[in-house]
Amino acid sequence: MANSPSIGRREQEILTAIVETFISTGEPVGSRTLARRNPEHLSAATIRNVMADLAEAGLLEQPHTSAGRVPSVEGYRYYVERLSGTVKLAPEEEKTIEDVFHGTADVQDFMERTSHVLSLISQGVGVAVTAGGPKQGLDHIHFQRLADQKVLAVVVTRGGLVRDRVLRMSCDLPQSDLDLAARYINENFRGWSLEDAQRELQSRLECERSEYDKLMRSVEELCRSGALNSDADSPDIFVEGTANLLAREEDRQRLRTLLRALEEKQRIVQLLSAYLDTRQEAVRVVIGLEDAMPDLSNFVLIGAPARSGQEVLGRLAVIGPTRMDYQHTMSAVSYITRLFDKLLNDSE
Amino acid sequence: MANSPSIGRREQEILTAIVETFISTGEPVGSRTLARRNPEHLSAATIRNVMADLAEAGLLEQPHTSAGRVPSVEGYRYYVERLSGTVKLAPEEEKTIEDVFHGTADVQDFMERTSHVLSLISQGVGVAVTAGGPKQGLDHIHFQRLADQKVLAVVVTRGGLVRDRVLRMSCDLPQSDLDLAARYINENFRGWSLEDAQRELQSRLECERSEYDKLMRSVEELCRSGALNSDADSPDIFVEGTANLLAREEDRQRLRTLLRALEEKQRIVQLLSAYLDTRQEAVRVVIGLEDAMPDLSNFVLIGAPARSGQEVLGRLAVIGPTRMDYQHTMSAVSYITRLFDKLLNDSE
DNA sequence: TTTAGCACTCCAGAGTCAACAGTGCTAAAA
DNA sequence: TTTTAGCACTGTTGACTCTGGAGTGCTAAA
Repeated sequence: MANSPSIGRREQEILTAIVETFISTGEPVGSRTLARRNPEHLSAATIRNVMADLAEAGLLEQPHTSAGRVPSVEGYRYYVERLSGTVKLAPEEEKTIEDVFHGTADVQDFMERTSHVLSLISQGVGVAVTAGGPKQGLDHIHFQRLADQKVLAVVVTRGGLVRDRVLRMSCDLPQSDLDLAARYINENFRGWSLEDAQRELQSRLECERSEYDKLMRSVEELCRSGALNSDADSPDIFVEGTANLLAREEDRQRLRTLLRALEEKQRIVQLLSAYLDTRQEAVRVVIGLEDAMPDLSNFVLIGAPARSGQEVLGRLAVIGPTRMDYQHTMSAVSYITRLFDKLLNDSE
Repeated sequence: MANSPSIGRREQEILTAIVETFISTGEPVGSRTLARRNPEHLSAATIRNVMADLAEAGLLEQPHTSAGRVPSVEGYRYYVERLSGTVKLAPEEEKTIEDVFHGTADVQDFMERTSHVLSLISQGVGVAVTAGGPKQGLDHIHFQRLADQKVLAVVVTRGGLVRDRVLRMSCDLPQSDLDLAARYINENFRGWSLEDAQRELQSRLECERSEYDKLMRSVEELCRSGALNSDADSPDIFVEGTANLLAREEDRQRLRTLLRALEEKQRIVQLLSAYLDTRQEAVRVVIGLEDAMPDLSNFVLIGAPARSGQEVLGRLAVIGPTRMDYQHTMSAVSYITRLFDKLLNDSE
């Protein structure tokens, strides 16, 4: 803020104290209350003066004249900024989390457990998505004939994501043709992104249209039925902990819009990719989601991308009310991302 | 109820009227209000008498002395029972539903859309699960080596359910061995239930322990890693429409327990299989879930199994407050089950 | 058997009031 | 110059009261 110069050490401490008491009690906090539980013994009057300054700087708000102060959105931001250095978790909690992830075999599984853990240890909703999307590198594909004109396509990406999809074909192909087609794709496009593979395949098919052989016809048919599609609906999305929202006293209407938003999987993906982009390393805290989603103002996102080496394989976050334990949630998110990296490097 | 003999035609009509006005208004309904909107012109006094009878029979309740009447759980049951004959849906609504299911390729997909549709057209939560479980008949299995000691197993059941799972092996097998193992299992156990297949395999392995060849060793290793396991966590579970719950005025605490229950996927499966058993044909309405889940008393389940021919491939239901549009929801559930049967028979 | 009338009950909302927590300001103390 | 004590002022909250209205149950008449 422009007024930040006026914020000295004492102001910071008082702001922190206010935010923390407000988070734990939920009531506007007054100078007297603060004076009582304050380490340095400042009188209520002094605190009042500081509070007036902070309010003027836009970091605090006052519900009405004779009430205590409540942190403003800016106030939360300032608080969190000052916090972000200190990140650690109680060892026994680290242990608990680690136990939950014991035996995790693949990314989907990991993400599912992530949303669960996050919902347990935070006051918000645990959200986790796999990266999905057309940018994924192809590891390998397999086709299996299920019934007349129905084929199961199983696509495995480099990152270890598995996606299966039942294709409805316009003609019936025997298993032997499917195997050949799969082999062709695997041999030629291993490591390509799904997007590129599909495009290249398309153009090859067009070029050589004259000299079609049976193999290429199968491949074309499979592509047309969407074997390589990995469009919008494809990422896996895990949401858990919606019940947490009802614990706190909150506006019903707002909770409802949040719940509704969480049910539109599209929007979750948007939200997470909007705020947790690829380059960013650490845990990110976004206070007030109104930029990306106007109806989710006054909610908070604490999240990070899950990467194995350089590649982003998913994103995880907690979405909750402004009144939540930032410190703790940030630590947990951070710890889980580290765990992710570790578990996935161990096993590949 | 024991008192049913005292319930004549007029009583029934008045009960129905009370239930319906209460569902739409949410307020206890009094004799005067009812008298005004009643087709046959009965006076408030007459209605009062009938209401007293119904209350005595346990079908109505009175929040307090000078308030109107509210249907009791028994009252709802009676109301629904009388209703169950008439089931039809507006043609344009049938159309809408059908559109949503357009292009559905597999059971999982169908169930996902089901939960979505149900959440849209009801005032409750749309829930759908695939049948899963160890009883499923095996159609075919495929193994794919992913990395050192990591194998992807894809299992397709008779009903068209696809389940993939990454196995962590204790030794590394080349793809060729995996293919042989898959072929062995497919040739020997096609049509068997997963449970039986696993058991039989187990015993064969034990018998012939002496004359182990490479093939059987692979098979054993795969089985041990859980290739055929299809235990508790395996069914797919789709829940949507939790936001609907917040629309109605309801006790926060109760909503919370419901939300929490819906997040424990175990319990959803239990709930649905408890009430929607295999033999039962039609839509089932359970008013008051307290038998199976004490904490979900006062909620209602309206659901049905989804079958293709004789086999049950999934279950679908709406879970919501007692105050909901029974008629409509029942029709929708019924329509979707018919659609399921149709779509899945078309395509196999 | 149905209806009109009446006394009675209880709730919901409006209004009043006092206690209370908190503020801002001023003047004194450090 | 900074901190603190004191004091007047303000808005909220909960308790209390009161009143109108909706609804009931009962009785007596149609």
